[in-house]
Amino acid sequence: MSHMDYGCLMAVDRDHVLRSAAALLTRKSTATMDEVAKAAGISRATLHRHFAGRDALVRALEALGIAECEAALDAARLDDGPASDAVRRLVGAIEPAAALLAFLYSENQLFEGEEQNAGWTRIDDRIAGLFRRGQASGEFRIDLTPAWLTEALYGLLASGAWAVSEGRVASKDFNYMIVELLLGGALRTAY
Amino acid sequence: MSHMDYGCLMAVDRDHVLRSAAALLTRKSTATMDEVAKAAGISRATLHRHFAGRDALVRALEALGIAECEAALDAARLDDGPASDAVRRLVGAIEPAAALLAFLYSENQLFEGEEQNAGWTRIDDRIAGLFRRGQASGEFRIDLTPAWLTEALYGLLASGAWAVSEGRVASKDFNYMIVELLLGGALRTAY
DNA sequence: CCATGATGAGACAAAGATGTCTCACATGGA
DNA sequence: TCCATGTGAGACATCTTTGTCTCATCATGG
Repeated sequence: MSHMDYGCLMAVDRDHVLRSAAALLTRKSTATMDEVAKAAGISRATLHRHFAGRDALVRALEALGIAECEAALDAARLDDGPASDAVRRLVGAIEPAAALLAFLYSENQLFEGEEQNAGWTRIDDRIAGLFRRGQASGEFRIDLTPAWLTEALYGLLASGAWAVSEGRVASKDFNYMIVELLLGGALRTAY
Repeated sequence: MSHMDYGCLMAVDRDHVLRSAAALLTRKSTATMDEVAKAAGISRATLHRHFAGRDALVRALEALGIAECEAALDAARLDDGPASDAVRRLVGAIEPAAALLAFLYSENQLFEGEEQNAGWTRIDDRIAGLFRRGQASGEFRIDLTPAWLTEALYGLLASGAWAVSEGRVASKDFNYMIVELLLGGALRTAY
């Protein structure tokens, strides 16, 4: 049936286009629709057939980022075991999406008044909940608010993604650097 | 002499325009020249008389950011006393410029191939040098590279500035939150 | 009072991006 | 083979932003 082919084809292509766009916009957030199309190996006309406009594309990327974040949160099993281990699992699970997250994170800064996607609120809550759990169990210090720890995690993920993309940090160290700084800080502690 | 008046007037206005532009672009990085002009309380024509174009404006903002960073670095006396105290002084001194830094930090991400202003390299080196000093003195752990600690400091400053501007973190906590997370991390350590 | 110079308002063209449209082509199934 | 459908190429108008220009106004100092 043509309808089935249509559905499958669109789905596959849409995902491919989306990931190409993410890869490009991550590096050059002001890229043109034409550049996005070329990066995906399609024409601008076809790009417009998949996404009504630039806004629709960015919103689709946001939905993708949210979905990947939720998947990472699920995979990290935030409620299991020590909170610090959950943080390690979370950073590991979220690493593949870090560049996309960095793009969306800085993109969100310029939606001044606009209401942000409710998906982010949910994600924020889950991450903040993890830090709160760690505080309640005595693992984490209580003088740093869960909201700030969440924000700091986003900032470190973005910094890490950028540092890796510019060669200032080795890709293989991404996980370690972020987790160790977030959990342990720069100070050398006496064991 | 008209030349003296001209010079003084231009200098004063230029600084005022620059700071208005920084305040606006910090919140809305895609603001129009017209919006920048209105924010500064001048007309677009006058804005163009001060800065040849948008590029010139951004480059002037970059120069301002670099100058404020260098001033903060000087004021923090990075070579005096324990490195951790120097970090505290640095964050305190750089706080007023944090929002501008956040704007320039994310702005720099989209100059893909372009060579970045040499001033940043110098600043990076001074900050990395501070972390290196802390490592040499045994204060800081040596498994986190100075380059990463520098990058992380930028990321936390940006996150902190954004979190404050969106009301997620109280302005008075900015300094404490950043310094404590950067130095001590989230883990509760036994004293 | 007058002249100089900065300013604001607005017109104007140029450039870039976007969204829409048409048409030719190719591929894959009936 | 024939038809349908997705695609690429490109034309096209539109919109936004930008940079430049002119002209009237206003303030300041001589």
